[in-house]
Amino acid sequence: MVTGLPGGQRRVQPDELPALVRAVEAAGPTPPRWVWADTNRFYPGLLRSGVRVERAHDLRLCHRILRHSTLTANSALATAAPGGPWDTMPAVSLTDEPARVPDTLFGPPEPKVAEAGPDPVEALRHQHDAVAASPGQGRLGLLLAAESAGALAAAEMHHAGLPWRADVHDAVLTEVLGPRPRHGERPERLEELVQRIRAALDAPASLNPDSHPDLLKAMNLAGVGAKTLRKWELERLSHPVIEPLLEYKSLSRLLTANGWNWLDSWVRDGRFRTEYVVGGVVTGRWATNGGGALQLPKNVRAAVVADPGWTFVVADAAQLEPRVLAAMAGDEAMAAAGRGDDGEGIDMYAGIVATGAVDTRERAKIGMLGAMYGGTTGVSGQVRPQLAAAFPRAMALVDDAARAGERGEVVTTHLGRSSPLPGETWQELQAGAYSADDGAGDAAARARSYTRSWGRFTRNFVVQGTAAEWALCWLASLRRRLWQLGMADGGDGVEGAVPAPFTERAHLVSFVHDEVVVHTPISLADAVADEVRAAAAEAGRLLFGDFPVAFPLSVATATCYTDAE
DNA sequence: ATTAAAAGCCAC
DNA sequence: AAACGTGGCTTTTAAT
Repeated sequence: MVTGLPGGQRRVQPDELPALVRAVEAAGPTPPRWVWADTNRFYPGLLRSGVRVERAHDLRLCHRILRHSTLTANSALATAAPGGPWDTMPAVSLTDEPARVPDTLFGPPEPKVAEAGPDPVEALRHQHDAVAASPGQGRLGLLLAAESAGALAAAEMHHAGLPWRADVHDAVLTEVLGPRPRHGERPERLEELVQRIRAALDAPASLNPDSHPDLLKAMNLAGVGAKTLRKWELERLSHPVIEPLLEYKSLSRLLTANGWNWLDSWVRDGRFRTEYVVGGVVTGRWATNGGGALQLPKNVRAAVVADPGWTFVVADAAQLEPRVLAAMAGDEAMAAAGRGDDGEGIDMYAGIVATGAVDTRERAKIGMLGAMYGGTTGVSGQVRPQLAAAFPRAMALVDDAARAGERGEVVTTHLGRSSPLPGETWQELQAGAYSADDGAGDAAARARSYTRSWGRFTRNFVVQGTAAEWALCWLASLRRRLWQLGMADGGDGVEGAVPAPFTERAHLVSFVHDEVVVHTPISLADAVADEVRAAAAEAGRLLFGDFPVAFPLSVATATCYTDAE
Protein backbone atom coordinates (compact mmCIF):
# COMPACT_ATOMS: atom_id res chain seq x y z
CA MET A 1 0.00 0.00 0.00
CA VAL A 2 1.33 3.43 -0.93
CA THR A 3 -0.34 6.30 0.89
CA GLY A 4 0.01 10.06 0.75
CA LEU A 5 0.08 10.15 -3.03
CA PRO A 6 -1.36 13.15 -4.87
CA GLY A 7 -4.37 11.08 -5.82
CA GLY A 8 -4.80 9.41 -2.42
CA GLN A 9 -3.64 5.95 -1.57
CA ARG A 10 -3.08 2.99 -3.84
CA ARG A 11 -2.37 -0.67 -3.47
CA VAL A 12 0.35 -1.63 -5.92
CA GLN A 13 1.96 -4.87 -6.96
CA PRO A 14 5.72 -5.01 -6.46
CA ASP A 15 6.35 -4.78 -10.19
CA GLU A 16 4.27 -1.61 -10.42
CA LEU A 17 6.27 0.24 -7.79
CA PRO A 18 9.22 1.48 -9.90
CA ALA A 19 7.00 3.22 -12.43
CA LEU A 20 4.91 4.78 -9.68
CA VAL A 21 7.93 6.03 -7.78
CA ARG A 22 9.55 7.35 -10.92
CA ALA A 23 6.39 9.28 -11.80
CA VAL A 24 5.96 10.81 -8.35
CA GLU A 25 9.64 11.77 -8.19
CA ALA A 26 9.34 13.55 -11.53
CA ALA A 27 5.95 15.14 -10.89
CA GLY A 28 6.50 18.08 -8.62
CA PRO A 29 9.01 20.81 -7.99
CA THR A 30 9.65 19.42 -4.51
CA PRO A 31 10.60 15.76 -4.40
CA PRO A 32 8.59 13.57 -2.05
CA ARG A 33 10.00 11.93 1.06
CA TRP A 34 9.30 8.22 0.85
CA VAL A 35 8.59 6.70 4.23
CA TRP A 36 9.27 3.00 4.51
CA ALA A 37 10.03 0.46 7.17
CA ASP A 38 13.46 -0.39 5.85
CA THR A 39 15.36 1.14 2.95
CA ASN A 40 16.91 -2.20 2.08
CA ARG A 41 13.50 -3.72 1.57
CA PHE A 42 12.44 -1.36 -1.22
CA TYR A 43 15.34 0.61 -2.59
CA PRO A 44 17.56 -2.07 -4.13
CA GLY A 45 14.72 -3.17 -6.38
CA LEU A 46 13.99 0.41 -7.41
CA LEU A 47 17.64 0.95 -8.25
CA ARG A 48 17.70 -2.20 -10.35
CA SER A 49 14.76 -0.73 -12.25
CA GLY A 50 16.71 2.45 -12.83
CA VAL A 51 14.80 4.53 -10.29
CA ARG A 52 16.58 6.83 -7.86
CA VAL A 53 14.80 8.66 -5.05
CA GLU A 54 15.81 12.00 -3.62
CA ARG A 55 14.60 11.68 -0.03
CA ALA A 56 13.43 9.00 2.35
CA HIS A 57 12.61 8.31 5.98
CA ASP A 58 13.76 4.94 7.25
CA LEU A 59 11.39 4.09 10.08
CA ARG A 60 13.50 1.30 11.53
CA LEU A 61 16.71 3.32 11.71
CA CYS A 62 14.94 6.40 13.05
CA HIS A 63 13.05 4.40 15.64
CA ARG A 64 16.30 3.01 16.95
CA ILE A 65 17.69 6.49 17.50
CA LEU A 66 14.54 7.91 19.09
CA ARG A 67 14.04 4.88 21.31
CA HIS A 68 17.28 5.56 23.17
CA SER A 69 17.93 9.27 22.80
CA THR A 70 17.97 11.29 26.00
CA LEU A 71 16.33 14.08 23.98
CA THR A 72 13.16 12.01 23.57
CA ALA A 73 13.22 10.24 26.91
CA ASN A 74 9.70 11.38 27.85
CA SER A 75 8.06 10.63 24.51
CA ALA A 76 5.39 8.01 24.06
CA LEU A 77 7.78 6.25 21.70
CA ALA A 78 10.55 5.95 24.28
CA THR A 79 8.35 5.15 27.26
CA ALA A 80 6.39 2.37 25.55
CA ALA A 81 6.97 -1.15 26.80
CA PRO A 82 10.02 -2.69 25.16
CA GLY A 83 9.61 -5.51 22.67
CA GLY A 84 7.31 -3.70 20.26
CA PRO A 85 7.44 -4.46 16.52
CA TRP A 86 9.80 -1.59 15.77
CA ASP A 87 12.11 -2.70 18.58
CA THR A 88 12.39 -6.24 17.31
CA MET A 89 12.17 -5.77 13.55
CA PRO A 90 15.27 -7.34 12.04
CA ALA A 91 17.18 -5.31 9.50
CA VAL A 92 16.74 -6.43 5.91
CA SER A 93 20.08 -7.57 4.60
CA LEU A 94 21.08 -7.13 0.99
CA THR A 95 22.44 -10.63 1.10
CA ASP A 96 19.09 -12.10 2.14
CA GLU A 97 17.72 -14.45 -0.44
CA PRO A 98 15.59 -12.42 -2.81
CA ALA A 99 12.01 -13.69 -2.92
CA ARG A 100 12.25 -16.63 -5.25
CA VAL A 101 10.30 -16.35 -8.43
CA PRO A 102 7.90 -19.29 -8.20
CA ASP A 103 8.01 -22.01 -10.75
CA THR A 104 5.66 -21.26 -13.59
CA LEU A 105 5.48 -24.80 -14.89
CA PHE A 106 2.21 -25.39 -13.09
CA GLY A 107 0.55 -22.09 -13.87
CA PRO A 108 0.72 -18.72 -12.20
CA PRO A 109 1.81 -18.64 -8.58
CA GLU A 110 -0.69 -18.32 -5.78
CA PRO A 111 -1.25 -14.67 -5.06
CA LYS A 112 0.47 -13.93 -1.78
CA VAL A 113 -1.16 -11.94 0.95
CA ALA A 114 1.19 -9.17 1.93
CA GLU A 115 2.39 -9.71 5.47
CA ALA A 116 0.66 -7.27 7.77
CA GLY A 117 3.60 -5.71 9.59
CA PRO A 118 3.26 -2.75 11.92
CA ASP A 119 1.48 0.34 10.67
CA PRO A 120 4.08 2.69 9.16
CA VAL A 121 1.75 5.70 9.24
CA GLU A 122 1.19 5.33 12.94
CA ALA A 123 4.92 4.82 13.48
CA LEU A 124 5.71 7.97 11.55
CA ARG A 125 3.24 9.94 13.68
CA HIS A 126 4.87 8.71 16.88
CA GLN A 127 8.29 9.60 15.56
CA HIS A 128 7.12 13.08 14.54
CA ASP A 129 5.62 13.62 17.98
CA ALA A 130 8.84 12.59 19.68
CA VAL A 131 10.99 14.84 17.52
CA ALA A 132 8.61 17.80 17.81
CA ALA A 133 8.79 17.68 21.61
CA SER A 134 12.56 17.25 21.77
CA PRO A 135 14.88 20.08 22.78
CA GLY A 136 17.87 21.08 20.69
CA GLN A 137 16.67 23.32 17.83
CA GLY A 138 15.84 20.57 15.38
CA ARG A 139 18.99 18.56 15.94
CA LEU A 140 17.17 15.24 16.14
CA GLY A 141 15.26 16.02 12.97
CA LEU A 142 18.56 16.64 11.23
CA LEU A 143 19.97 13.39 12.57
CA LEU A 144 16.99 11.38 11.33
CA ALA A 145 17.18 12.99 7.89
CA ALA A 146 20.92 12.33 7.70
CA GLU A 147 20.56 8.74 8.88
CA SER A 148 17.89 8.09 6.26
CA ALA A 149 19.86 9.79 3.50
CA GLY A 150 22.79 7.64 4.55
CA ALA A 151 20.65 4.56 4.03
CA LEU A 152 19.92 5.72 0.48
CA ALA A 153 23.60 6.39 -0.17
CA ALA A 154 24.55 2.99 1.24
CA ALA A 155 22.11 1.18 -1.04
CA GLU A 156 23.30 3.22 -4.01
CA MET A 157 26.96 2.46 -3.32
CA HIS A 158 26.14 -1.23 -3.15
CA HIS A 159 24.23 -0.93 -6.40
CA ALA A 160 27.05 0.88 -8.19
CA GLY A 161 29.92 -1.07 -6.61
CA LEU A 162 33.53 -0.04 -6.20
CA PRO A 163 35.41 -0.39 -9.51
CA TRP A 164 37.87 -3.23 -9.03
CA ARG A 165 40.41 -4.57 -11.52
CA ALA A 166 40.83 -8.26 -10.75
CA ASP A 167 43.83 -8.43 -13.10
CA VAL A 168 45.61 -5.65 -11.22
CA HIS A 169 44.81 -7.29 -7.88
CA ASP A 170 46.17 -10.59 -9.18
CA ALA A 171 49.34 -8.88 -10.38
CA VAL A 172 49.89 -7.36 -6.93
CA LEU A 173 49.45 -10.75 -5.28
CA THR A 174 51.72 -12.50 -7.77
CA GLU A 175 54.37 -9.84 -7.31
CA VAL A 176 54.67 -10.31 -3.56
CA LEU A 177 53.47 -13.90 -2.99
CA GLY A 178 54.42 -15.63 -6.22
CA PRO A 179 51.93 -17.13 -8.69
CA ARG A 180 48.59 -18.35 -7.44
CA PRO A 181 49.22 -21.81 -5.97
CA ARG A 182 47.08 -24.87 -6.45
CA HIS A 183 44.36 -25.43 -3.90
CA GLY A 184 45.78 -26.28 -0.48
CA GLU A 185 49.34 -25.22 -1.26
CA ARG A 186 51.30 -22.24 -0.04
CA PRO A 187 52.44 -19.60 -2.50
CA GLU A 188 56.18 -19.76 -3.27
CA ARG A 189 57.23 -16.77 -1.19
CA LEU A 190 55.37 -18.06 1.87
CA GLU A 191 56.81 -21.56 1.49
CA GLU A 192 60.33 -20.14 1.34
CA LEU A 193 59.71 -18.10 4.47
CA VAL A 194 58.36 -21.13 6.33
CA GLN A 195 61.58 -23.00 5.50
CA ARG A 196 63.67 -20.11 6.78
CA ILE A 197 61.63 -19.87 9.99
CA ARG A 198 62.06 -23.58 10.69
CA ALA A 199 65.77 -23.38 9.95
CA ALA A 200 66.28 -20.35 12.20
CA LEU A 201 64.51 -22.15 15.04
CA ASP A 202 66.05 -25.52 14.33
CA ALA A 203 62.47 -26.76 14.29
CA PRO A 204 61.07 -29.86 12.61
CA ALA A 205 59.45 -29.72 9.21
CA SER A 206 56.12 -30.26 10.90
CA LEU A 207 56.19 -26.83 12.54
CA ASN A 208 53.19 -24.83 11.39
CA PRO A 209 53.84 -21.11 11.84
CA ASP A 210 50.09 -20.48 11.89
CA SER A 211 49.78 -22.39 15.15
CA HIS A 212 50.63 -19.82 17.79
CA PRO A 213 51.18 -22.21 20.71
CA ASP A 214 53.48 -24.46 18.63
CA LEU A 215 55.38 -21.50 17.22
CA LEU A 216 55.85 -19.92 20.64
CA LYS A 217 57.09 -23.22 22.04
CA ALA A 218 59.61 -23.58 19.24
CA MET A 219 60.72 -20.00 19.74
CA ASN A 220 61.19 -20.57 23.46
CA LEU A 221 63.35 -23.63 22.78
CA ALA A 222 65.47 -21.53 20.43
CA GLY A 223 65.80 -18.83 23.08
CA VAL A 224 64.11 -16.04 21.15
CA GLY A 225 62.54 -14.61 24.28
CA ALA A 226 59.13 -13.61 22.89
CA LYS A 227 56.08 -13.72 25.15
CA THR A 228 53.59 -12.98 22.40
CA LEU A 229 53.64 -12.90 18.63
CA ARG A 230 52.55 -9.30 18.30
CA LYS A 231 54.40 -7.47 15.59
CA TRP A 232 55.46 -4.53 17.73
CA GLU A 233 56.91 -6.86 20.34
CA LEU A 234 58.78 -9.02 17.83
CA GLU A 235 60.26 -5.93 16.22
CA ARG A 236 62.13 -5.18 19.44
CA LEU A 237 63.85 -8.57 19.58
CA SER A 238 66.99 -9.58 17.76
CA HIS A 239 67.14 -13.16 16.53
CA PRO A 240 67.54 -14.66 13.05
CA VAL A 241 63.91 -15.83 13.07
CA ILE A 242 62.43 -12.35 13.53
CA GLU A 243 62.94 -11.04 10.02
CA PRO A 244 61.45 -14.03 8.12
CA LEU A 245 58.71 -14.38 10.72
CA LEU A 246 57.56 -10.78 10.41
CA GLU A 247 57.66 -11.11 6.63
CA TYR A 248 55.67 -14.35 6.85
CA LYS A 249 53.03 -12.76 9.06
CA SER A 250 52.66 -9.82 6.74
CA LEU A 251 52.35 -11.90 3.56
CA SER A 252 50.19 -14.49 5.26
CA ARG A 253 47.81 -11.76 6.32
CA LEU A 254 47.60 -10.47 2.77
CA LEU A 255 46.92 -13.96 1.43
CA THR A 256 44.22 -14.89 3.92
CA ALA A 257 42.45 -11.54 4.18
CA ASN A 258 42.73 -10.12 0.67
CA GLY A 259 44.21 -12.88 -1.49
CA TRP A 260 42.82 -14.82 -4.42
CA ASN A 261 40.00 -16.30 -2.36
CA TRP A 262 38.85 -12.81 -1.46
CA LEU A 263 38.96 -11.88 -5.12
CA ASP A 264 36.88 -14.89 -6.08
CA SER A 265 34.33 -14.16 -3.37
CA TRP A 266 33.89 -10.43 -3.64
CA VAL A 267 34.66 -9.15 -7.12
CA ARG A 268 32.12 -9.67 -9.91
CA ASP A 269 32.06 -7.94 -13.27
CA GLY A 270 34.71 -5.44 -12.27
CA ARG A 271 32.99 -4.30 -9.08
CA PHE A 272 33.49 -4.96 -5.36
CA ARG A 273 30.18 -4.79 -3.55
CA THR A 274 30.02 -4.77 0.20
CA GLU A 275 26.92 -4.25 2.29
CA TYR A 276 27.15 -1.04 4.25
CA VAL A 277 25.38 -1.32 7.59
CA VAL A 278 24.12 2.16 8.42
CA GLY A 279 24.49 2.89 12.12
CA GLY A 280 26.04 -0.55 12.54
CA VAL A 281 28.44 0.75 15.21
CA VAL A 282 27.09 1.94 18.59
CA THR A 283 28.51 5.39 17.97
CA GLY A 284 26.59 5.75 14.72
CA ARG A 285 29.50 4.97 12.46
CA TRP A 286 28.79 2.54 9.68
CA ALA A 287 29.85 -1.07 9.64
CA THR A 288 30.04 -3.34 6.63
CA ASN A 289 29.09 -6.90 5.97
CA GLY A 290 31.43 -8.73 3.68
CA GLY A 291 34.80 -8.19 2.17
CA GLY A 292 36.22 -6.10 4.99
CA ALA A 293 35.46 -2.97 3.02
CA LEU A 294 36.45 -0.62 5.84
CA GLN A 295 39.90 -2.18 6.19
CA LEU A 296 41.17 -2.59 2.68
CA PRO A 297 44.97 -2.62 3.07
CA LYS A 298 46.80 0.12 1.23
CA ASN A 299 48.62 -2.25 -1.14
CA VAL A 300 45.49 -3.85 -2.57
CA ARG A 301 43.89 -0.47 -3.23
CA ALA A 302 45.99 -0.47 -6.37
CA ALA A 303 43.22 -2.62 -7.84
CA VAL A 304 40.70 0.20 -7.42
CA VAL A 305 40.94 1.68 -10.91
CA ALA A 306 38.41 3.95 -12.58
CA ASP A 307 36.57 2.92 -15.75
CA PRO A 308 37.95 4.22 -19.04
CA GLY A 309 37.05 7.90 -19.40
CA TRP A 310 36.36 8.09 -15.68
CA THR A 311 38.40 9.00 -12.63
CA PHE A 312 38.14 9.13 -8.85
CA VAL A 313 37.85 12.11 -6.59
CA VAL A 314 39.06 10.98 -3.16
CA ALA A 315 38.49 13.25 -0.20
CA ASP A 316 39.04 12.89 3.50
CA ALA A 317 38.36 15.23 6.37
CA ALA A 318 41.57 16.32 8.06
CA GLN A 319 41.67 15.77 11.84
CA LEU A 320 37.89 15.45 11.88
CA GLU A 321 37.46 14.35 15.49
CA PRO A 322 39.39 17.12 17.26
CA ARG A 323 37.63 19.71 15.09
CA VAL A 324 34.27 18.21 15.98
CA LEU A 325 35.26 18.26 19.64
CA ALA A 326 36.23 21.92 19.46
CA ALA A 327 32.91 22.82 17.84
CA MET A 328 30.62 20.79 20.08
CA ALA A 329 32.40 22.14 23.16
CA GLY A 330 32.22 25.69 21.81
CA ASP A 331 35.96 25.93 22.40
CA GLU A 332 36.92 29.06 20.46
CA ALA A 333 40.64 28.73 21.12
CA MET A 334 40.77 25.18 19.88
CA ALA A 335 38.67 25.95 16.83
CA ALA A 336 40.96 28.87 16.06
CA ALA A 337 43.98 26.56 16.21
CA GLY A 338 42.52 24.57 13.31
CA ARG A 339 41.28 27.54 11.32
CA GLY A 340 44.35 29.47 10.25
CA ASP A 341 44.46 33.09 9.21
CA ASP A 342 42.30 32.78 6.12
CA GLY A 343 39.62 30.80 7.93
CA GLU A 344 39.86 27.96 5.42
CA GLY A 345 41.55 25.59 7.83
CA ILE A 346 45.09 24.47 8.55
CA ASP A 347 46.61 21.32 9.98
CA MET A 348 45.14 21.31 13.44
CA TYR A 349 48.09 19.75 15.22
CA ALA A 350 50.44 22.31 13.68
CA GLY A 351 47.95 24.97 14.72
CA ILE A 352 48.04 23.73 18.31
CA VAL A 353 51.83 23.98 18.25
CA ALA A 354 51.51 27.53 16.91
CA THR A 355 49.45 28.51 19.97
CA GLY A 356 52.41 27.52 22.11
CA ALA A 357 50.40 24.95 24.06
CA VAL A 358 52.56 22.00 22.93
CA ASP A 359 56.06 21.96 21.45
CA THR A 360 55.85 19.50 18.54
CA ARG A 361 53.21 18.37 16.09
CA GLU A 362 53.71 14.74 17.00
CA ARG A 363 53.14 15.45 20.69
CA ALA A 364 50.09 17.57 19.89
CA LYS A 365 48.64 14.69 17.89
CA ILE A 366 49.29 12.03 20.51
CA GLY A 367 47.97 14.34 23.20
CA MET A 368 44.72 15.07 21.36
CA LEU A 369 44.13 11.44 20.48
CA GLY A 370 44.89 10.49 24.06
CA ALA A 371 42.39 13.05 25.34
CA MET A 372 39.68 11.59 23.12
CA TYR A 373 40.55 7.93 23.74
CA GLY A 374 41.31 8.24 27.43
CA GLY A 375 45.05 7.63 27.28
CA THR A 376 46.87 8.48 30.48
CA THR A 377 50.39 7.14 30.07
CA GLY A 378 53.45 8.29 28.13
CA VAL A 379 53.22 11.37 25.95
CA SER A 380 49.42 11.45 26.35
CA GLY A 381 49.80 11.92 30.07
CA GLN A 382 52.52 14.54 29.73
CA VAL A 383 50.70 16.71 27.18
CA ARG A 384 47.33 16.49 28.82
CA PRO A 385 47.71 19.29 31.39
CA GLN A 386 49.06 21.57 28.68
CA LEU A 387 46.02 20.91 26.48
CA ALA A 388 43.71 21.32 29.45
CA ALA A 389 45.20 24.74 30.17
CA ALA A 390 44.96 25.88 26.55
CA PHE A 391 41.59 24.35 25.65
CA PRO A 392 39.67 23.99 28.90
CA ARG A 393 36.20 23.73 27.34
CA ALA A 394 37.10 20.92 24.96
CA MET A 395 38.93 18.94 27.60
CA ALA A 396 36.10 19.46 30.08
CA LEU A 397 33.62 18.04 27.58
CA VAL A 398 35.45 14.74 27.17
CA ASP A 399 36.29 14.51 30.88
CA ASP A 400 32.63 15.07 31.75
CA ALA A 401 31.61 12.36 29.31
CA ALA A 402 34.09 9.97 30.92
CA ARG A 403 32.82 10.72 34.43
CA ALA A 404 29.21 10.24 33.33
CA GLY A 405 30.12 6.85 31.98
CA GLU A 406 31.92 5.93 35.17
CA ARG A 407 28.73 6.75 37.08
CA GLY A 408 26.83 4.41 34.78
CA GLU A 409 25.02 7.24 32.99
CA VAL A 410 24.20 7.70 29.32
CA VAL A 411 25.94 10.30 27.16
CA THR A 412 24.59 11.91 23.99
CA THR A 413 26.14 13.22 20.78
CA HIS A 414 25.61 16.72 19.43
CA LEU A 415 22.63 15.70 17.31
CA GLY A 416 21.11 13.39 19.89
CA ARG A 417 22.32 9.81 19.53
CA SER A 418 22.68 8.36 23.03
CA SER A 419 25.07 5.73 24.28
CA PRO A 420 23.82 2.40 25.58
CA LEU A 421 23.62 1.76 29.29
CA PRO A 422 26.44 -0.33 30.70
CA GLY A 423 25.65 -4.01 30.59
CA GLU A 424 25.02 -6.46 33.38
CA THR A 425 28.73 -6.93 33.94
CA TRP A 426 28.92 -3.35 35.13
CA GLN A 427 26.11 -3.80 37.64
CA GLU A 428 27.48 -7.07 38.90
CA LEU A 429 30.96 -5.70 39.35
CA GLN A 430 29.67 -2.66 41.20
CA ALA A 431 27.76 -4.96 43.54
CA GLY A 432 30.71 -7.31 43.84
CA ALA A 433 33.08 -4.49 44.72
CA TYR A 434 31.38 -4.12 48.08
CA SER A 435 31.01 -7.77 48.90
CA ALA A 436 33.69 -9.00 51.28
CA ASP A 437 33.51 -12.55 50.02
CA ASP A 438 35.08 -12.86 46.59
CA GLY A 439 37.09 -15.91 45.71
CA ALA A 440 38.45 -14.66 42.43
CA GLY A 441 40.88 -11.97 43.41
CA ASP A 442 40.41 -8.26 43.99
CA ALA A 443 36.78 -7.53 43.14
CA ALA A 444 37.16 -3.85 43.91
CA ALA A 445 40.07 -3.53 41.49
CA ARG A 446 38.17 -5.30 38.76
CA ALA A 447 35.14 -3.10 39.31
CA ARG A 448 37.35 -0.01 39.11
CA SER A 449 39.02 -1.23 35.95
CA TYR A 450 35.71 -1.95 34.25
CA THR A 451 34.29 1.39 35.36
CA ARG A 452 37.26 3.27 33.93
CA SER A 453 36.99 1.27 30.75
CA TRP A 454 33.34 2.27 30.38
CA GLY A 455 34.35 5.87 31.02
CA ARG A 456 36.79 5.66 28.12
CA PHE A 457 33.95 4.35 25.98
CA THR A 458 31.58 7.21 26.81
CA ARG A 459 34.45 9.71 26.51
CA ASN A 460 35.10 8.53 22.99
CA PHE A 461 31.42 8.03 22.17
CA VAL A 462 30.51 11.71 22.18
CA VAL A 463 33.37 12.63 19.85
CA GLN A 464 33.30 9.65 17.53
CA GLY A 465 29.49 9.77 17.39
CA THR A 466 29.35 13.47 16.58
CA ALA A 467 32.08 13.04 13.98
CA ALA A 468 29.94 10.31 12.44
CA GLU A 469 27.04 12.78 12.33
CA TRP A 470 29.16 15.37 10.57
CA ALA A 471 30.29 12.73 8.08
CA LEU A 472 26.70 11.61 7.51
CA CYS A 473 25.64 15.19 6.73
CA TRP A 474 28.66 15.55 4.44
CA LEU A 475 27.71 12.37 2.61
CA ALA A 476 24.04 13.34 2.32
CA SER A 477 24.88 16.78 0.96
CA LEU A 478 27.40 15.38 -1.49
CA ARG A 479 24.95 12.76 -2.71
CA ARG A 480 22.41 15.44 -3.54
CA ARG A 481 25.01 17.68 -5.17
CA LEU A 482 26.37 14.90 -7.37
CA TRP A 483 22.90 14.21 -8.67
CA GLN A 484 22.39 17.88 -9.50
CA LEU A 485 25.74 17.87 -11.27
CA GLY A 486 24.47 15.08 -13.49
CA MET A 487 21.35 17.11 -14.30
CA ALA A 488 23.37 20.12 -15.34
CA ASP A 489 25.72 18.23 -17.58
CA GLY A 490 23.35 15.75 -19.12
CA GLY A 491 25.76 12.91 -18.46
CA ASP A 492 26.66 11.63 -21.90
CA GLY A 493 25.77 14.93 -23.49
CA VAL A 494 22.85 13.59 -25.47
CA GLU A 495 20.21 16.27 -25.58
CA GLY A 496 17.28 15.38 -23.40
CA ALA A 497 18.70 12.05 -22.32
CA VAL A 498 18.18 11.25 -18.67
CA PRO A 499 21.28 9.46 -17.39
CA ALA A 500 20.66 6.17 -15.68
CA PRO A 501 21.40 6.29 -11.97
CA PHE A 502 25.08 5.87 -11.24
CA THR A 503 26.19 4.53 -14.57
CA GLU A 504 26.35 7.84 -16.41
CA ARG A 505 26.73 10.35 -13.61
CA ALA A 506 29.30 11.01 -10.96
CA HIS A 507 28.41 8.80 -8.01
CA LEU A 508 29.69 7.72 -4.61
CA VAL A 509 31.49 4.39 -4.51
CA SER A 510 33.08 4.33 -1.05
CA PHE A 511 32.61 5.85 2.39
CA VAL A 512 34.91 5.04 5.30
CA HIS A 513 34.17 7.12 8.42
CA ASP A 514 35.76 10.37 7.25
CA GLU A 515 36.67 9.62 3.65
CA VAL A 516 34.64 9.45 0.44
CA VAL A 517 35.44 8.24 -3.04
CA VAL A 518 33.47 9.53 -6.04
CA HIS A 519 33.62 7.79 -9.40
CA THR A 520 33.15 10.45 -12.03
CA PRO A 521 33.49 11.15 -15.74
CA ILE A 522 36.84 12.89 -16.14
CA SER A 523 35.17 16.01 -17.49
CA LEU A 524 33.34 16.51 -14.20
CA ALA A 525 36.22 15.85 -11.82
CA ASP A 526 36.93 19.50 -10.99
CA ALA A 527 33.27 20.20 -10.42
CA VAL A 528 33.02 17.15 -8.18
CA ALA A 529 35.98 18.35 -6.13
CA ASP A 530 34.22 21.70 -5.65
CA GLU A 531 31.04 19.98 -4.54
CA VAL A 532 32.91 17.77 -2.09
CA ARG A 533 34.29 20.89 -0.42
CA ALA A 534 30.98 22.70 -0.51
CA ALA A 535 29.32 19.69 1.09
CA ALA A 536 31.85 19.72 3.93
CA ALA A 537 31.17 23.39 4.59
CA GLU A 538 27.46 22.68 4.54
CA ALA A 539 27.85 19.84 7.03
CA GLY A 540 29.71 22.18 9.38
CA ARG A 541 26.91 24.75 9.19
CA LEU A 542 24.19 22.16 9.66
CA LEU A 543 25.73 20.85 12.87
CA PHE A 544 27.35 23.91 14.37
CA GLY A 545 25.65 26.90 12.75
CA ASP A 546 27.84 29.98 12.77
CA PHE A 547 30.42 28.64 15.16
CA PRO A 548 33.74 29.43 13.45
CA VAL A 549 35.19 25.97 12.97
CA ALA A 550 36.84 24.85 9.76
CA PHE A 551 36.57 21.38 8.22
CA PRO A 552 39.33 21.32 5.63
CA LEU A 553 39.61 18.31 3.33
CA SER A 554 42.42 16.76 1.46
CA VAL A 555 41.10 16.17 -2.03
CA ALA A 556 42.85 14.31 -4.83
CA THR A 557 41.87 13.23 -8.32
CA ALA A 558 43.38 10.05 -9.75
CA THR A 559 42.35 7.10 -11.87
CA CYS A 560 43.74 4.76 -9.20
CA TYR A 561 42.85 4.88 -5.51
CA THR A 562 46.48 4.32 -4.52
CA ASP A 563 47.61 7.43 -6.39
CA ALA A 564 45.07 9.59 -4.61
CA GLU A 565 46.45 8.98 -1.13
C1' DA B 1 30.13 -31.46 14.51
C1' DT B 2 29.07 -26.94 15.40
C1' DT B 3 29.98 -22.77 18.08
C1' DA B 4 32.59 -19.54 20.76
C1' DA B 5 36.66 -17.47 22.19
C1' DA B 6 41.32 -15.95 21.65
C1' DA B 7 44.98 -13.93 19.19
C1' DG B 8 46.35 -10.99 15.84
C1' DC B 9 46.31 -7.33 12.05
C1' DC B 10 43.85 -4.26 9.11
C1' DA B 11 41.17 0.25 8.82
C1' DC B 12 39.60 5.03 10.74
C1' DA C 1 56.22 4.60 22.22
C1' DA C 2 52.71 1.96 24.27
C1' DA C 3 48.61 -0.75 24.89
C1' DC C 4 44.21 4.37 25.11
C1' DG C 5 38.38 4.43 21.29
C1' DT C 6 35.22 1.93 17.35
C1' DG C 7 34.97 -2.07 14.31
C1' DG C 8 35.74 -6.68 10.48
C1' DC C 9 37.94 -10.62 9.41
C1' DT C 10 40.78 -15.14 9.56
C1' DT C 11 42.87 -18.96 11.71
C1' DT C 12 43.53 -21.91 15.45
C1' DT C 13 42.10 -23.79 19.68
C1' DA C 14 38.82 -24.72 23.32
C1' DA C 15 34.27 -25.76 24.66
C1' DT C 16 29.82 -27.69 24.19
